[in-house]
Amino acid sequence: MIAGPEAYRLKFFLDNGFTRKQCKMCKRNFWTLDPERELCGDSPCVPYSFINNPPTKRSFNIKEMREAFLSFFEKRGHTRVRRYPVVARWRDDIFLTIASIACFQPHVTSGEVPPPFNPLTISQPCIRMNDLDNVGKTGGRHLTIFEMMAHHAFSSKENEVYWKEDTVSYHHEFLTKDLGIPGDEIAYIEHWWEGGGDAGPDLEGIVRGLELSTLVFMQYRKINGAYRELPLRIVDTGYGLERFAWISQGTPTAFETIYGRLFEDLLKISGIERPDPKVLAEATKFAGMMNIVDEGSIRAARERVASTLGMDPASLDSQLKPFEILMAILDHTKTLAFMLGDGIVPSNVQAGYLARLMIRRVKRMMDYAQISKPLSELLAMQVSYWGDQFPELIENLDYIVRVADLEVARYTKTIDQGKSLILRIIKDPEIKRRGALPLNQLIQLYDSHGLPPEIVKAVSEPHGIKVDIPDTFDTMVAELHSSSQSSKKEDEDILQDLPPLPQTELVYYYEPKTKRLKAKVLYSDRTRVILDRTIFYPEGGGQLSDTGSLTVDGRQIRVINVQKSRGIVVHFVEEIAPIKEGTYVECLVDWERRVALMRHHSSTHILLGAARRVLGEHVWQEGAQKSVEKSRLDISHFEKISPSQLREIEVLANKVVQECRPIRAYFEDRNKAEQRFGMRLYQGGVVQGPTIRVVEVEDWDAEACGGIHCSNTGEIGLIKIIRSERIQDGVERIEFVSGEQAIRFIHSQELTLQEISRILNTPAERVEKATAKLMEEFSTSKRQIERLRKILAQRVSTELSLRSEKIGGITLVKGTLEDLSNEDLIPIASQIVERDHNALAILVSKVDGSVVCMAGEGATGRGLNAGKITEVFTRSMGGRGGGKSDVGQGRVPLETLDRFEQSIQSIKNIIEGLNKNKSQ
RNA sequence: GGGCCGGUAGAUUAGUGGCAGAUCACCUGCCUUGCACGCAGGGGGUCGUGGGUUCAAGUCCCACCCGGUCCA
Repeated sequence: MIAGPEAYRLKFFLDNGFTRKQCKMCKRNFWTLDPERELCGDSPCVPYSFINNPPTKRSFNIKEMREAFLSFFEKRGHTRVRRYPVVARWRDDIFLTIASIACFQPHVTSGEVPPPFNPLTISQPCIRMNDLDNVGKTGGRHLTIFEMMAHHAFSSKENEVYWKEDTVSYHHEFLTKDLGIPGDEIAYIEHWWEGGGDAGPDLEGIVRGLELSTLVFMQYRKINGAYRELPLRIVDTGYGLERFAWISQGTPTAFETIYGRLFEDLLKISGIERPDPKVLAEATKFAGMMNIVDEGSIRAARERVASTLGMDPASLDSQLKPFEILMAILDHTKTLAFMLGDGIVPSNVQAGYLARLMIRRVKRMMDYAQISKPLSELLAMQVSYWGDQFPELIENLDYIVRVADLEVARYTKTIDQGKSLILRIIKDPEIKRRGALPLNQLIQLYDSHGLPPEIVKAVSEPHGIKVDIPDTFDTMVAELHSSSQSSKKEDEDILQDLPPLPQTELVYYYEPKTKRLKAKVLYSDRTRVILDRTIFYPEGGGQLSDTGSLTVDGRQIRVINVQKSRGIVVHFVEEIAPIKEGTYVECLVDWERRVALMRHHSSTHILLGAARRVLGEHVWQEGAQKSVEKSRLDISHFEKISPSQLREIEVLANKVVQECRPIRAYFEDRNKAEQRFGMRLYQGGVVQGPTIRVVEVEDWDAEACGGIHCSNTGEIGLIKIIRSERIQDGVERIEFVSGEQAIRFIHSQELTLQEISRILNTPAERVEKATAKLMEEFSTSKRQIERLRKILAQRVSTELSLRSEKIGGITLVKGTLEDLSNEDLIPIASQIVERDHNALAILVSKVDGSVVCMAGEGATGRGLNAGKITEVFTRSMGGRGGGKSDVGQGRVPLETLDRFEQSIQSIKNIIEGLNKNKSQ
């Protein structure tokens, strides 16, 4: 959809002498004060003209520009809002905050929740990974992390705040009055915006070739290709802070403006030389004109710059390339400082994976630029550079440094191991013969072992193995994964075939201690009962449902499961004859179960608070499950929780239990709760609605949670951690038990110990020592046995050899052995054939009937096959066996041992047959 | 959330269902007054765990544990 021209024909434009024009190059329509203007003013139609020539009345650094913007809007009735984290934990559709409006999606933009202030202004750090490859190559047009300054207004029919006119008027006033940009230099391009399912017309503010801002008027929701009016009309603006500061300074690239002294420091550290500013300025101008950034367009731009400057393209490239890498490093390290600073734990899934991707990418770049300083040090430099504007980064510096070091170590290890893997693979004779690495190997090395093809190439080619990297490599990897896509289970609708019913009154929320309740039946079939109100807690938030009974006319019906959907609670019961509507029943909750569940649930909150205090602020709940017997809490953390940390968490949690802190559960306005407790509220995941239920353990933890809790931590009694495990990279699981279950657990531990102590015949306190000694003895005994076996083998083999029989050139050594089993026979047979290469040894154990047959080199040389012989022999004894030419093993039933000599005779026949064939 | 790869001696690892090996490190002796490369000998393994198939499993099947890695 494209809006008609009336969508952009603003009174503001008409009153102030703007005219609407169409760009001669790109054919887009735009509004301008300059009647002579023919081009829209955006690149690539027009090259950058602000470099060394800023249009503003003075230069602003990042901090000054941000302040100028926010205070401008503050003075005009907007409330300044603190920035949100760069990790979008309140969203389940995106991992990172990609725009200022993302902070208010989906609840505010859908109209469900009012905005915290209206109108508001914010400068929101945003991270976008989609332009990664372009960062550094376009002089600063592409950044992974940037701040989106914005003013937002949310208007509804009842509450009109402001719309297009005021938005553009504010924009124009800010640019012209506060920044001093001449009005006739600002162009407004008409454009249509769509994002995240929302859509609307927008105007792009362009100055001297640079798009500075986007003024979006969100008013449609796109559903199945059709546009429907949104309940709200939302002013969604985005002013690129970095671009504003850049244009005001007119530096050759945006990076000088953004990073100031940090830029100089990194130049020094890397020893990379700054290209001639003229060259740089020229390169940036042309980079700005590239529509699509790829190898081809970069090369073309380079060639043009080179010819403009009268330079050789190759030397221009060698001057610019390291510098571009440096700029990308600046960008990526800032991104990482924010990602880690906001508590992302690197991992192999979700947002954590993006952090890992960044770390590995920037590490490769640092290697290229030969920066020997650790990554963590560059991050620390970023933190100190941005610290005055983002003090929370300084607070989390320890974590940032620690995790960066850890991740780099992991990466280095992966690469090192990978290199030796490559060397092993290319030793393969088939690959050696072809002199090239097959493509599937290359893909597998990347997919399974994380080895980028460039590294494979660099390692293989010195060994004469060619590696072809196809252009479509990334696509091929992607295809590997596309085959089996998500198999999301559709939730069954528990309300299927039901008549429309009112929402159930949730009595358990305000009377959590009520065990009995009279309620009216609104609906019933053979397995489902719906009441007007209930004290049964339905499954949700990781807490299992209550069970219990419903009593009707003295008849008790078991409630086996309770679920909630669209505000209606469904009691699943053992099959019954449906109860008549309007009948009153008495609900009775299985109280023991409920108490166990409550204790476990409250414990989860307490443990989370304890884990956060022991391990750090990056700890978030990744999942939880509370059952009657035990519970588990999954938290984000970057390494295995050590036993001592685990104990510390346990001690701290139990301290909270002993302190008998009140646990309060209450409904609260979403914005108020967020202001009071921050994003920490959303531990359990995305929560819907304008009011949320807050569960607060006094001065310890507060979470948005729908579960039922103890009213006091003391009711839990005891929290005992059972174990912890790593369920995936970056996520640790803590299993624990509370209350009665905790006592039971300790009892069972005790019983185990008592049992061990009984078996070892040692007092419990000395079990440790006794076990260690036992293991020691076990180990020496094993060695002893091996030694004795050798001696035994020596003796027995000699003995048996004395009774050997010569058949042709073969020495047949046979025997049934008492008290010896398979493991003993092997060395004996081995001895025999070692001593006499023409020997064939057949040994049978009288203990377990196992058969070992070995043939010496000479014997096999004559065509004797120990495996075959074993097969024949064991078969004739009624057993089974087989093997290779030099060794065979098998087993025969003990009852048939008296047929031994008989069976040996058939072996003799084979040997003789062999000789006959030979002599013929 | 969906895949893929791997787990064998302290480290790096080989191993067709049939006697668990190599290299480095370690120990002892010799040689050489020593500088990753001298020689000989030696110690060190619950083959991740638990089931199953089999006369026989490091090897095949299943489940679990641990590690790595890619994608969304």
